[in-house]
Order: sequence, then structure tokens, then C-alpha cells
Amino acid sequence: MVRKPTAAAVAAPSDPAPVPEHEMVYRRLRAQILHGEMAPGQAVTIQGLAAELGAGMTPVREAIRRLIAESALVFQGNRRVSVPVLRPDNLDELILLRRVLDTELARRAAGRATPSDIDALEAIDIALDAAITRGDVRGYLAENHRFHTAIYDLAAAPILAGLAEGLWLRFGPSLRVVCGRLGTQNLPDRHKEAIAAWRRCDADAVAAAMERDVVQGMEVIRAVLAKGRFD
Amino acid sequence: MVRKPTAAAVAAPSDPAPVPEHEMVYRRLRAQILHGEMAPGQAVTIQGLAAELGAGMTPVREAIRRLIAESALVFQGNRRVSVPVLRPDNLDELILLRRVLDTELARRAAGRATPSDIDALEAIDIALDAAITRGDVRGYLAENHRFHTAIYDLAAAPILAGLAEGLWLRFGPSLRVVCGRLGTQNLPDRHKEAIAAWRRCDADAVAAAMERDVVQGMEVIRAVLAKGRFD
DNA sequence: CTTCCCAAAATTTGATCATATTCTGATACA
DNA sequence: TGTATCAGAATATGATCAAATTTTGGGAAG
Repeated sequence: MVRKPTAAAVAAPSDPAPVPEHEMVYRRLRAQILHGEMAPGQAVTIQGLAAELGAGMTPVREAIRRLIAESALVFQGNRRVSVPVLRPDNLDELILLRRVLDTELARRAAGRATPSDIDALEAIDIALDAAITRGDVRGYLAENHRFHTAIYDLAAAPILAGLAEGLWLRFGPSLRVVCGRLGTQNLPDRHKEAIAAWRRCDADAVAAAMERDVVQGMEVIRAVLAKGRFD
Repeated sequence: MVRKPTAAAVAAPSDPAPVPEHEMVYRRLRAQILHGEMAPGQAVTIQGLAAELGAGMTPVREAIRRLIAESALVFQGNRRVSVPVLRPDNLDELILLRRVLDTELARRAAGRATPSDIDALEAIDIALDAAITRGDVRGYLAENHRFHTAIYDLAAAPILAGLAEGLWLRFGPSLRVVCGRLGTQNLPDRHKEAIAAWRRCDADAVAAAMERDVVQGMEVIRAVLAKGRFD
């Protein structure tokens, strides 16, 4: 019954391909979208990506399908695929969803976080501040995402966390545009309020702080989106 | 070299491939999962499905990838794929999500539905009642899903609707198990309350009725899930 | 003599690639 | 302006390789 994977678990020092190539391509493309390295509206071709990433067509194809299913890419009816352009009415829905999901996840995380978990969150927030004062857009986006993802992981609610994580893919491309216009100085950051509330074990205050953080962040996107038409 | 551009253009009476094959396979598998034709925990193999559906490996492969991305199927670490088994803690999250999404979508739909839209909803509900009294499980599942989907479409909120629709894939396989144990008689149906409220243009009452409908339906699943262990 | 367990062959299944076919969009020509 | 042709890209097939599970056979212990 109980099987002992004799050699597979020991994992030889030279691991040639523990994760398949379509998974690697997926993660890479996902990271690019998340960090705003692909412009909204940009066309995506299988053969182009295959050549660019030095991968075969089949793995690239599967990665693209997966990203389309997550709405990180859009299939344009004919056989074209592109990075989606965020519209103001879409943003309204995203704000509503993040208000619900991020606050619920933060509330659950508040009931489960150990002091060392909170220390880890604070460490991420410090790195985030450093990126802001450094004017490092890429670093800000990465640390901010890491902060929220850490909360998702603490909540022990895989379905909610998966949906919340999926939302980031939708506004990722636009985030880069926003930061490119505003710089990192004027970005809101309610993380310190949340951390303080966490230390007090005040779940309601944590949720409230996260809601403010999310709404303010999304409103910044909305403001830039409404002002500049980048088609 | 020698091309036959005419063959496709003449378009025989039976349209051979207006939609690509991977899309056909996807829709078919999705429908099977949604209608509970695949048992929770059942293994899914590419080659098995390819043989069963008379399709090539590549289209089946892409359809499975897509369904995995929607969490309609699960990738089990090694390279095996199976229909997910719903656990009670997952159900808690699904109930929370459906309460939020279905009520919000119903509220938005309430502000936009025309009288003929409401008539269409009522027609679906009548067909649903007929399926219940007939004891037709398959028909009940189909009409119930159609009812809620029609509301999603009316709400004009594509992101919310997409997420709500995606949730159905998660409890679809279990729904069939539930109906197999209970029959169709004891299933709750708050649709008539909702339709009456719709006619009064009372958005709050519509949302409240939908919330009761959703919660009662999901609680039925929870009760059966907690009672019978079907592994 | 039977039973259990471990190891290695055999089968099944997934991953990747090269190739052929079909479709879309655009350009050139009338 | 409208039509025909062409290049480019996506879809689909089958073959090939790699990995994992299952089966099978032999030996040791009871």
C-alpha cells in the first residue's frame, strides 16, 4: 500500500528537468505580465514567444492557453492573442472584488498569524519602503505583490487566495503604466496601520486598513486610466 | 503547392470546423463536469479522452490545461490529472463567494432587466419546476444553472460573471452526487421570490432572495458531503 | 508449502518536437 | 474600389522520448 519512492525523493544533485517546460514558460510569462513588462494591447504570438524564449511551440502554446483561461491574456475571436486593456468599468468590478477578497483574507490571516509571521510581513514592508525612496518601480511592484501574497498564504483559504491572486494579473500591465507616470512617491501604503493592528490582534482594524490600502491603490489606477488614453 | 482553397469555401451543409477542435473538446468536458457526469476523484488521461472523444492528443491536452487553470480539474503533482474532490472547508469558501457574487450580480441585474428579460427568467423557472416534479435530475441541474447564468448575463459585469460561472465547475461534480442521494424533491428553490421582487423593481429583495437560494442550495451539498464519505 | 516483500521488466501515460494543413490579414493589381 | 493572390501564423497530427505506475518473478522468512 504505502509506497516508498526510492530514488525520486532523494533528488540527485543534477536535476535536469524537475518542472516541465510548459510550466517554466507559464511562470515566466505570468511574471512578465504581473510586473507590467508587457504593455496593455500588445500582441502575443506563439511563434514569436517560442523564438524569444528559446522554447518549442507546444509548451508556449499551453502556457498561453492557461493564461487565457485566467484572463491574463485575451483571445480576440480570430486567432489573435493579446495583453488585455483595462477599461474603467472593468476597474469598478476589480475594486469591488479586491475589497471583498483582500479584506476577508486579511481577517482570516489575522486570526492565524504568529508573531514571526507578522515580523516577516514587516520585513517585506521595510523592503517596500526602501524601493519607494530609491525610486525603484520594479522593486516596488515586486515587494507590494509579495506583501499581499504573504497575507493570502497566511489565510489558509486556497480558493479565496487563488481568486485574489488571479486579479493581480488583470491590472498588472496597467500598474506599470501608472508607476511610469506617477513615479513611486505618491503611492499609498496603509501597510503600517495593518501591521500595528495585527500586533494588537485586532482583526477588524486589520481588515479596515487593508480595505483602505486596496481602494486607494486601485483608485490611483483609475485616475491615471481616466486621464491618459494609451491605445 | 497545389492548394484547394475551394474546399472550405464551398462549406458543405455540415459545417466541419467553424470553431477549433480544442474549443469543442473544452466545451464538451466543461459540460460533463458541470452536469456531474464525471465523478469526484475520477482520473482523467489525455490519451483516454482522445480515444473516447475521437480527437487528437493536442486538442485534448489544451482543453485539460484550460480546465486545470479554472480549477475544474486538478493536477496531482506527478503528472496525473483528476476531477477534484470537494472538502468541507472548500465548501465554506465557496458559500462565502457565492453569497457575495450571486447577490451582487442579482442586484445589478435587477437594475437592468426589462420585463421581457424577467419573463425569460420565469420561463426557465417553470421548466425547472417541471424537471423537479418529473424527478429529472439532469434536467434540474441544467435548468438551475441556466437560471443563474441568465442573471449573470443580465448584470453586464463580465469579470464578476466569469468568476461566478467558474465556481459552478467546482461543485458541479458533487451536485450530481447530492441529487443522486436526495432526489429532486427536497431541493430549495427561492426563484419565485426573486422573480416577484424583480417585477417590483426591488433590488434589495432580489438580492436577499438570491442569497437565501444560494445558501440553502450550498448547505444541502454540505449536509450530504458531511454525511456520506464517497472516496 | 505458503506468504510477503523487494527489485526489475513491461506497460501505460505524459511531454516535446517536426511537419502538414487551414485560416486570417494584407497587398498588389485591375 | 473591389477582387485575387500571397505571406505569415495558428491548428492539428503523428512520432518519439521520458517518466511513472503496475505487474511480475524470485527469494527469504514463517
